[in-house]
Amino acid sequence: MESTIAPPVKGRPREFCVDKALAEALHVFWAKGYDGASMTDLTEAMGITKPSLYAAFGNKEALFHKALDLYEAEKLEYTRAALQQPTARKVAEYYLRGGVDVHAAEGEPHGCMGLMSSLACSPEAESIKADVIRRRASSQRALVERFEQAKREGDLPAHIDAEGLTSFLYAILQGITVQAGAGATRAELERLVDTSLALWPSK
Amino acid sequence: MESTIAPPVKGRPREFCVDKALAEALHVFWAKGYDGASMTDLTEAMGITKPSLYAAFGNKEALFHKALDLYEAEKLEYTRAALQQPTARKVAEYYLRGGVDVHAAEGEPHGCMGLMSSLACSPEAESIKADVIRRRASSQRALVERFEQAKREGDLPAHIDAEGLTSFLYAILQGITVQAGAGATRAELERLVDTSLALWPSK
DNA sequence: GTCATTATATACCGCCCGTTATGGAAAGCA
DNA sequence: TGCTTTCCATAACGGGCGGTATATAATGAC
Repeated sequence: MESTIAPPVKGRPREFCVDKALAEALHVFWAKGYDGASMTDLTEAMGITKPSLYAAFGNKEALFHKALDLYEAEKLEYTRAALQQPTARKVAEYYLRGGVDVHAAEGEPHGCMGLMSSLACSPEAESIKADVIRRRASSQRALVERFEQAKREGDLPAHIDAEGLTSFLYAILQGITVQAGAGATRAELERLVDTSLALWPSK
Repeated sequence: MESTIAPPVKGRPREFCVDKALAEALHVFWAKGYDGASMTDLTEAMGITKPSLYAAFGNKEALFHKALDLYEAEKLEYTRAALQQPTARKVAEYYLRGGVDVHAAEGEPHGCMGLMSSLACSPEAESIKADVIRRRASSQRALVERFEQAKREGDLPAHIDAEGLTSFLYAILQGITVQAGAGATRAELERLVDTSLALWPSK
């Protein structure tokens, strides 16, 4: 999964690895949010200077979008795996337990990078918020379709509102990331997940 | 409910109403979050100058704490009324419908002021985050006790985990405020509430 | 009228923000 | 050896931040 296609042969070679620098930037954005992450925070974590950052990534906003791509590809991969679970209940369980694993992991920032960066953002970060909302809507659409399929396949009662159930599942996931960011322990989050699954509709 | 006890008789009289200015500050903090609200935003909305603000409220942080007091007293009053509902289900319904009413009201900022100000905050705003978390924990404790009471009174099954159920209810409420802030319509939020209540445990 | 006290208005402080201009260093090519 | 190209390092830019010093205006007390 190399992002560089053809290495430029002319000129002074780059002295840092773009992918590693982006991974460091991801951690900073994840821990502090878009507005909270300063260029100094980013360059220090990435181990490069500001002109190098601008030459390699464009600007702070472009860097964030690339970091968000990486976040979705690496950290939110479980949301795609969840959709392939055999029943709606298992989809939900995969979603919630995956959410706890990722957003309350030891050695990583607690909370959701997208939510942190989009909930309260400065006027110049409106495009960040719009990007996060667009990606979230896309993910929710896939979940609605998965629950419609579950209704056709009979593992979800026919009277269930697939969109309402998707909003519901997403709300719990958002609550998990909020409470994780506020310092909730893993055990507390697992009790929340267990309670949620105990209430999940069954045929 | 006058906050001024004894009006100072000496010196030049104040030319603005402290309570009205605080209400305006509340709206700014609510719409933009603590970090996102600049002193210029605040003074312009309050109709006063910076020295007047500092003389009357101390500094930005003290102003926020007072605005949060007002927010809890006026906007979150429904959470106290909810605890007095006769059954656990009605407590939950009051909580969720009240949350939609307050956090997706027309003419007011959408989303939760506390959550916006505490989820992603700068290092100097850590005390803000700690205050919000402390208040939230206090509110959750009351909810746990209310659900324990419901178990004793028999309108909640005995096997229910009151703390898990409280985290669960709070997660949905947090999801409501997040989705309201992201632009969800009132109808969408009401479907989320209806779905949540349909799954609520019954005796 | 004079004084002490409090509020207002203007201008300013040092600091950090995201971004960029400038000059030199390291590579391939001729 | 130039020449071009690309990258690195330093330092600076204009602007906004939270907070404040200074001077003036408006009141009650005497």
